[in-house]
Order: sequence, then structure tokens, then C-alpha cells
Amino acid sequence: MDSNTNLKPTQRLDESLLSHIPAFSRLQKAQLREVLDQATCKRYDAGVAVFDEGAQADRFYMLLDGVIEVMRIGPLGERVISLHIPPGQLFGIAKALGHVTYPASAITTVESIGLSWPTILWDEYVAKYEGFATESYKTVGARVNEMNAHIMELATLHVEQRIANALLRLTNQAGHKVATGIEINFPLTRQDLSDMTGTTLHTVSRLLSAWQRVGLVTSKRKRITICRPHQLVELSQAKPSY
DNA sequence: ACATTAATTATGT
DNA sequence: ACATAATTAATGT
Repeated sequence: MDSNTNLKPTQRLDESLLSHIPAFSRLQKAQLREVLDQATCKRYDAGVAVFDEGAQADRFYMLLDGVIEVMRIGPLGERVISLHIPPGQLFGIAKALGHVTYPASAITTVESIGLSWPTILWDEYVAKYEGFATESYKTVGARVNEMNAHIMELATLHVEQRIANALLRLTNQAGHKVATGIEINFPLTRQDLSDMTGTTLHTVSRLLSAWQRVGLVTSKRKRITICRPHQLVELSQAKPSY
């Protein structure tokens, strides 16, 4: 019932869209053309699901523009954001991990544009294109590392440090320089931050307020900019307890 | 050192 | 006007 379903059979997308992303970096121009012709391009409104946890993983995706939150939902509605996908990254690649359904949901945080392919093509690409497998598994590996680091943070660090780390990670992938510092390039609520750090929006709100008072950050609704990245890095480090 | 509850205010459509 | 976001204080574990 919403009008964002303008599925377009990939009309003349340029090969340069793919040539810079790792998984396709080793392909020839003709091969890129072939891959692109099999892709579907779609636009998504902000806040809609690209796919849902548990659904048949019939396609895999690449984000061209926008931001995707990869999240799971607890027994009663509590969101856990496990990952943010910046443009140029593959996501929904359940097939690469041997899954038949998506292990998490992918939600757009802003209006986004994505390419997608039928999952069957994954195996074909792996077999056919030199470097597709190795390169894409590299990025999968990097993502696993990120998540591992995140788990360590959740388990060992204090709330203040976790939130600092979350903000730093976000600035690394979506940071945009502005006059007063580095702004995070997409709408981010306290709720979102708390969902990434396993705390509550209230605690996040209090902390941000405190940091704002000290001039470390500034924030409007859904927009956070870091004024003193260096101080934030310090806060993100665990303090020795003796 | 943090969550929870609840009341209050600000902000975007 | 309405819903969603953010702040703040009080209270609980």
C-alpha cells in the first residue's frame, strides 16, 4: 500500500558502481556488465525493511546509497542493532554462511538504494569469477571481527565506554566533517544508540547531555556531531582499576 | 553503576 | 493536533 515499490529492471547502471567494491574488484568490465544486468535496483524509504529476520534468503544485496541497520528482535520487542551497513557493502549474504533464511532483519535508516541478486547467483559467481569468493569472504571476516570486538565491549566495558565506542565506529563509517566537528551522517536516536550498546535511552540521553555540557559533542534531534574525537577515544578506553 | 518508572518538554509532520 | 524524540528527577537493584 505504499508507493516505494518502484522495482526497476536495472536500466543502464554504470559498471563503476561495482568496480570499486572488493567482491567485484577483480572482474573485467564485460563481467561487471553481466553481473549488473542480473541485478535489480530498488529504492527504499527510510525505516522500511529490506528483508526480515527468518525470511527465506532468496536474494543478496549491495547498498548503493543510504544506511542499513542490521537488527534482531528479542522475545518482547526489544531491538538489538548488531551492525550498520554503509554504502558499497554487501549484506543479506546468508548464503555465504550456509544459511537458508536471513538471521536478522535489515532496516533502512534513511532513504536508500540497493542492488540485489537472486541467491542462486551467489554460487555461480563464486564458481565463475576469480576472486569473488576470496574478496567477499574477506569482508565477511572483517565483519565477524567487528562483531567480536563489539561482544567484548558489551561484556567488559562500562556503559560510558561502550557508547563512546559505538559513536566512534559510526563516525568511522558515516562521519562527515562539519564546522564544529564530525557529524554522523544519518538520523540516530538515543534509542538507537542504546540498542547498539545494550543500555537504555535514558542513560544515553544523560550521557550525551553531560558530554554536551563539556563541549565534547553537540546534538539536535536525531543528529549527533562529535566535537572532540580525541577525548571520545580516551573515554572509550577502559580505565585501569587500580 | 546502572535500570526503571514516570512526568515534562521539545520537535517534526 | 498528533506522534515521536529527548530531558530530567525520583526511586530501585
